[in-house]
Amino acid sequence: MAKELEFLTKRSEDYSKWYNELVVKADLAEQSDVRGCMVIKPYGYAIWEKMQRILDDMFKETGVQNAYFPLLIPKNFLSREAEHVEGFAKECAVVTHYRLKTNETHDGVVVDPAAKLEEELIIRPTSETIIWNTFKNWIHSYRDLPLLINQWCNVMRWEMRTRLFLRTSEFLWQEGHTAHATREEAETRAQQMLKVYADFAENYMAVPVVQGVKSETERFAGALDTYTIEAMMQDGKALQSGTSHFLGQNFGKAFDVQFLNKENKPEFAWATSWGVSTRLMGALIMTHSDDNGLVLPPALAPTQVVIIPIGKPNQMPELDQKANEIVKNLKALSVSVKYDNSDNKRPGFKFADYELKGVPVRLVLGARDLEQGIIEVMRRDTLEKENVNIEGIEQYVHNLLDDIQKNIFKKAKDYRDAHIYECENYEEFKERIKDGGFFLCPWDGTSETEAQIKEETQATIRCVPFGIEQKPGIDMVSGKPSKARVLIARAY
RNA sequence: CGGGGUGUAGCGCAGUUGGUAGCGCACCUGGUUUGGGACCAGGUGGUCGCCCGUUCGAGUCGGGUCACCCCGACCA
Repeated sequence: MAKELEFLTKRSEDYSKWYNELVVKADLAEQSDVRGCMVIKPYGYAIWEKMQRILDDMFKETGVQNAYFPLLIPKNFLSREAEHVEGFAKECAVVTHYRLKTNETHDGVVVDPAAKLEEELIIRPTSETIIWNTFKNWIHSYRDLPLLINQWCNVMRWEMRTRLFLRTSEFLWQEGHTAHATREEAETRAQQMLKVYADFAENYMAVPVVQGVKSETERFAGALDTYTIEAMMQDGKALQSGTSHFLGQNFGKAFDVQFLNKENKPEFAWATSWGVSTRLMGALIMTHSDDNGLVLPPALAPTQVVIIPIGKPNQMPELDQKANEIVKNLKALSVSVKYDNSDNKRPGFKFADYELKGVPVRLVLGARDLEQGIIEVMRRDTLEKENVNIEGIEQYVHNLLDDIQKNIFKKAKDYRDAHIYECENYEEFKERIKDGGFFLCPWDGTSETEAQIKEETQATIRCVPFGIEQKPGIDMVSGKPSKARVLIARAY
């Protein structure tokens, strides 16, 4: 094995180092020279674009429209909602000047002190405030509601420690913001969008998720309820992969967004917001990858099939012709396929490289095989190879892609389910949490026990999960009665 | 902001008691190769993070400074 790729067998020793190197080696992204920021490379961006397109269609099916709001937020907007400002103040980048000038020695620039802004502008950490300030002008009557808006954009949060895709100072995301006439409608919408995220995660990313609601301390700043999808990475840690918030009338009141209802009485609008980010890329990588590199679900792979010819130069024209035929037929079945007949890389290099990049299916067309009418098919998820008749290979591959999509989801789900434990004894919990995994434990509902667990084990309450049997019990920390069991894990 | 560590070629690193900078990968040229990360030959590329000091002489010693990384606190 080539020296520079030895790291790929070291996953268990240092998962986070392995993750970082994989992201770079697979050509997804790299650290920027700018502090805490990330350069998303073409291959990584192609995957993100595919995610965007699918999510965007899913949003639109629920009536959501896209729009765009400014990057810069006047400082006073952020201070209108007390909890919101409390939550974000610590990590905001601030624009204080609007001009530079050349320095005295004329070999550089300095900030022009004369160009100080009267009111500083904040680079958006999230857009609730500027959007609700705009909604004030858009909403006058119950007939204007519901207002369902989404924007694809970047946001900036000045994080202390960053990690490619999982936490960067600037990240790309989508943030949906909706306004409703009633509490019920807003709550329903918040839950509806969580379902959309869960659907996307499981059916496209092949990442199984636990849906649930956050505890009070883990709630989004300014929300009454925060819903979440939690995925389990291969090291047993949790990754919050999407959130949807029911914001009550907090922003309606803070930005004075009132409408006249059917009885001609003024009411404050009810709000939701919901978002997923490039962090999903991290979830994708850490859920499926193996020691050979990335494993991509066919639904999101920019290239689903790669065809590699093997033959002497004089055999290439014949191989090219056959391969191009297969390419054409696969494209007719809406399969994205790449024929790599470049002669500056040897086949072995190509095999390893496309495996590293997670291409779901590899076809090897050899001169020897062509004579016998067969072709080698390798599936990335299991690395199994088999020889298949060239006749009808297109349909075979098409079916195989479906099979891979289902298989990697099942594999991830089996892994996760095997690492969800029920636990009612705190001493046992403290011991077992060290090895990762999700723990279902009774909780008395107080933030005191929550804080104690975090302090003593670095694990947090990820959510009160939906769809599990809830029964009364005894809190494992405090010994007080518990009404519901919660999901506890260490998290990214 | 605490506790560690690192700055030498695009990347990863070596550099002895101070003597004028090297290795692997990558890259370029030519040739031979091509069924699991090819080989041979030749070649390009560095004000050793920055500043000051000691010295005939500093990558190496001393002082300062900056940047980055890892472990915590904060977080999608």
